[in-house]
Amino acid sequence: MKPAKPPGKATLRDVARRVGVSVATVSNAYNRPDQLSAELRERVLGAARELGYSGPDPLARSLRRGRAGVIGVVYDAPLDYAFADPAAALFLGAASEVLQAEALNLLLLASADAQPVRGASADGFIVYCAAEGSDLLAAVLERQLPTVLVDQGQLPGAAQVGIDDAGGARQAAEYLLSLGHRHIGVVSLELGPGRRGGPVAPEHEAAAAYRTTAERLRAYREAAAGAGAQLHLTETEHNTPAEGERRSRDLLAAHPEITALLCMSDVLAQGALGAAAGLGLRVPGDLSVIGYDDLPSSAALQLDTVWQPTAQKGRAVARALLDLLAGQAPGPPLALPTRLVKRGTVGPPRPRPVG
Amino acid sequence: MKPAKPPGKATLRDVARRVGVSVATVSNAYNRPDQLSAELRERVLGAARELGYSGPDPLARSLRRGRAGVIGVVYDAPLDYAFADPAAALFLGAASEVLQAEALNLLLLASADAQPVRGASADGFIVYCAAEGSDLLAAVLERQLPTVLVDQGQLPGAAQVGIDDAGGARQAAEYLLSLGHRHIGVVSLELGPGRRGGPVAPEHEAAAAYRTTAERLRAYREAAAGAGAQLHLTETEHNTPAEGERRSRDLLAAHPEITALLCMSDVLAQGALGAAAGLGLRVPGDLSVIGYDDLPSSAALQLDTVWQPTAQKGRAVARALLDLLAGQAPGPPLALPTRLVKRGTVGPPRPRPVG
DNA sequence: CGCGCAGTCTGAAACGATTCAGCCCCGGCC
DNA sequence: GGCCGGGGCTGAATCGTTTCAGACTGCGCG
Repeated sequence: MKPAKPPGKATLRDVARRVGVSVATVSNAYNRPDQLSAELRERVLGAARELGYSGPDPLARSLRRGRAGVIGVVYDAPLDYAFADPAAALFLGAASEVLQAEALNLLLLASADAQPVRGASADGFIVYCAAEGSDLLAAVLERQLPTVLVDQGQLPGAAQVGIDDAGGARQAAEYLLSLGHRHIGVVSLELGPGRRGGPVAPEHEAAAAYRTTAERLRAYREAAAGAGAQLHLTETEHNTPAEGERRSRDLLAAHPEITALLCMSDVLAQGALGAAAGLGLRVPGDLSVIGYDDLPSSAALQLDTVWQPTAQKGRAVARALLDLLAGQAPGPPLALPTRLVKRGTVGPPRPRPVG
Repeated sequence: MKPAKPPGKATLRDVARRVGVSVATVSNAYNRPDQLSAELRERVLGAARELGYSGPDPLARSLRRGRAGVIGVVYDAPLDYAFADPAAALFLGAASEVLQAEALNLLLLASADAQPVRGASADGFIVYCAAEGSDLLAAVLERQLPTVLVDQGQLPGAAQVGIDDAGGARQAAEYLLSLGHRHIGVVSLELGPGRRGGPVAPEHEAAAAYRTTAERLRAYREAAAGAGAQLHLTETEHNTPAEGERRSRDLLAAHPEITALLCMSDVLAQGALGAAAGLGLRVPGDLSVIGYDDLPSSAALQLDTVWQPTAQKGRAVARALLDLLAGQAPGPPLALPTRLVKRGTVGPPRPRPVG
């Protein structure tokens, strides 16, 4: 007699033994009910219940089937920063919805460390945010799994989905310029993974490793140069209202001549609005503020901003990934359109003090 | 001669063959470098590189080791709602940080459907939000894996971490009552998984399946009853500022006698503030507003609220899970303290119109 | 009566790794 | 010289499934 029931979890084999059938049959009871008689199936399921067997082990199943049912979401920063941005939640929600329909779930790989990426049991990756040339990105590519890059530079072997970052940024800048603003503050997202914050040295600006930031900044610069306007740049350490407020305040203190703030996200713009209120500046009378993203909550704030199809982007990313998973070669990069949204936080510059 | 290299991914065995060593040695090259000579290890790694072998398959490794390196996060609703609440992001960020130190990553299981939970390769679960008695919860328990319930009723076999929901709610209500408010609007989180929104029938209120909502509501009721005040209840469909605004507006329209709004989250309170602004009501002159959670962004809004240790809760949950994983029995439920935070959105009720 | 087929069920080979118990060889020590 | 110990490597079992190729039974049909 075997040494009773070791409380180690029951397996397919235990159930098979108990019922007196082969493991194949038990497996079929779960996966292909039409392969055995209803009566036997009931007996199998009953025995499973008695043994406390809760169905085939997902890990073993995944190994055998060669499919983990998991998509890794790669993010450069800790989770709390990752989701401080409602746009990220919106994006992931949309992507996840499409993927769940194919029984794929999202595994959060939110860390600058590459190890989690190396060890993750995943069928593919969504790279939401990773600096160009980073270890993290390299680790993802090494895995040689279906990968889609979001708002990122193109890379061999991976699909790419993004928005017209530069176009949107240009529209925002040109809008301010067209109203006559010539001293414009730029509240920038992070330029690269090493956190700094505050004023930006030119060589640091040139080395911007986050593609979205770099693109938008470049477009701002080009537009400003075309109109002979001056840009005053500050970098935030993370994309939160508090950071936006703090950096805006500092920037306005350092450059009182600024009449408008060009913010790289609505979250930052929200902070800018807070800074304005704190300084007793009227918007848009004393200070114009424009954002980027067009979050759902921005409408209530009357925030002028650049709309981007966040949810659509999520779905597009998911579909691109499904295509890769189905064996298709990566399609051409997809760049979704952006659009300027005018509401109530942008106006002409305040008249210059007579001097 | 074997049929060349089939482009199917290389395995440990391929590398072993190539170098002319056993698979055990190749495995050791990756996992226990001290078990072989440095020279051989280099040869192995070199061969791996040539073959495009990117290290041991995580799935197979997990199966063999009996550890997936994954914690499932169970959430009742689609992802975008899940993260609309910054508190969720904060909580998950804190939990994840602790778990990542043990090489555990979070798998998002955000769906009312139980299937993803059944099929997830995970070492344990964090149940962030699931209605009492739901299929989802049952599916989690069936897996018989280490599980910690967050802000949820106690269940056999699972650890439990939460906050003093009722206590916080009582403090908030009593604060309003102490100032003399007698007609108070309650902007409630969802009562249960079936979305409704708007006014709440008593039997629906009694059947509230989300524990947090039920507890807070009960505490509000008790406090109000004690003071002879009247509560006007409205349910939101999800925890977003927009919903908070909409439901607040409706509630104020239906009950103009209301002088204060008791919101079950800061996110909803933010919407309430928006509604007040939209209706031209001064806060706290015409309307007092109090929230729950004390989000980082609430300080800037001067929002009175009930603070809860969100990050600490995340860490406590992670640690509880690690303890279970280490084989310990679930400890007693942990209830973290809450605290009333007074800022600037609560004041005495406006004088009643003479009449 | 014999053939073929549908319906059920089984055996055994994967899936891709980890790990334990040896085995071999060489050097040091008594 | 014999013995012991340890470094370096291998063989083979194992993790828990899925699935393919049968095998067996009984039945309808020609």
